[in-house]
Amino acid sequence: MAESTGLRERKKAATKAALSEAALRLAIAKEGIESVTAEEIAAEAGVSTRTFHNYFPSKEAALLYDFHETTGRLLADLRERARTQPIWDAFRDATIDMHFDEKFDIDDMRCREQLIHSSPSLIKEQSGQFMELFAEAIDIVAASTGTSKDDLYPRLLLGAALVTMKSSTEHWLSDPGERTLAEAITEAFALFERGITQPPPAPAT
Amino acid sequence: MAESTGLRERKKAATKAALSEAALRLAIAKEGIESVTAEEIAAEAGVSTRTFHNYFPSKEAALLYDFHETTGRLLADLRERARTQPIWDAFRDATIDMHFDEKFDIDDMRCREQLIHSSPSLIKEQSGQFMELFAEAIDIVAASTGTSKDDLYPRLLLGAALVTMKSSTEHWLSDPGERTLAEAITEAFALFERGITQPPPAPAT
DNA sequence: GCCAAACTTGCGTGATCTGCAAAATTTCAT
DNA sequence: ATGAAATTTTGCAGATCACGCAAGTTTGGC
Repeated sequence: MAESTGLRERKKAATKAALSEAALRLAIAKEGIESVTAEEIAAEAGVSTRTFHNYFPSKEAALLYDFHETTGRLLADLRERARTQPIWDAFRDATIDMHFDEKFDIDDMRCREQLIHSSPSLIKEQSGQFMELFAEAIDIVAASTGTSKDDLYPRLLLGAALVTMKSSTEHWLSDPGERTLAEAITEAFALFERGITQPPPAPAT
Repeated sequence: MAESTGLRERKKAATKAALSEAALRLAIAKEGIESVTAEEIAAEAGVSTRTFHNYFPSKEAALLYDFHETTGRLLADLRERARTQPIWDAFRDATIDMHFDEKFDIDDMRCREQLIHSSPSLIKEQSGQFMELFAEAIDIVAASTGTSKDDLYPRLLLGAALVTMKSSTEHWLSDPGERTLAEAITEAFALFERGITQPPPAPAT
């Protein structure tokens, strides 16, 4: 079983989560990841500085751990869905099925979002992770649309999908309003189906 | 005059360019920016290490100097065009008018492209610069479409435009084929006008 | 209980990036 | 041309980062 195979696995996972949480907690407390050191994060989680770097290459990566995990699962889900669905629908449904809103604490995510958007190093780390996702997903998209990964079309389609994923989630997070996250995602993906360039959006948002 | 106002200005610009070129040359020679140090770049350009860091915060930024300059000019151009054109057309035309193909050496750009795509730190730096561009352009897009910068629509539109800009240029660079860069850009922007999600591209690429 | 495998830790190293103040250079007014 | 003012270059020191290495510690299977 890949599940709780042993004490060892569980301990490692716990340490990794503890480090990530410690990073977030300290970054919030000090109002910015730049004023937090790897040493502090390690201390907060009760391990040595060296061990911190065994788990994460940087404090930025530690803070974005959940995000990275989630996109990893998204990718696996997408691979499955692409076998039976048009790729655009697969992307939309996979994005909805991540259930960001249920899986994570909304306030934590808001804090994280704010930290990211006010830190160049976190912006770089996050967009770097998106590019990684792009590189991993391009084969799926190319195969699904019957094109080559070197063609223009799959790149544009995938780029649009990733932008939609990121924007809709961020938008919903900044103002949940009346809608559920799933509705916001659905609306965002629909905007591309009607042609993003032509009409201004019907009412307002 | 902002033009050649004095010896001082020109010397600074020359130093900056020399540092950027030195970074590219060394990165090509050593097959990767990671095996080049800031110290080496400074030496190659004939200044001290400290001076290098007066001009660029990192070797990655030095290597991407041209790119950063170009997007800066694009932004100014876009601001102008948005006054008289629909934003999507403004983006397309501004992208074409950057004249990447005339302004820079094709082989240099290919090398740079390859260096970027095989270096995590360069990918992060570049995508970070794109996010910076996003932040600076979102107001223009929102104003131009009569929406708020917090709405979903301008973010998706801008994201699509940036993806198109990046993808079309990269795609043309990797295989100039029969087309000009302007034609490749035009084709890419047109794909969104027809609705990127629905039809596979007509023939192949 | 014991051993091999895996994990943690401390140490050392090379590199990054920044602040600060002294030295060198350029500009400008006279 | 000359000297004062402004600006740039430079060296140095310091904080941090990120990683290799080797010794110590813990875990899991038998």
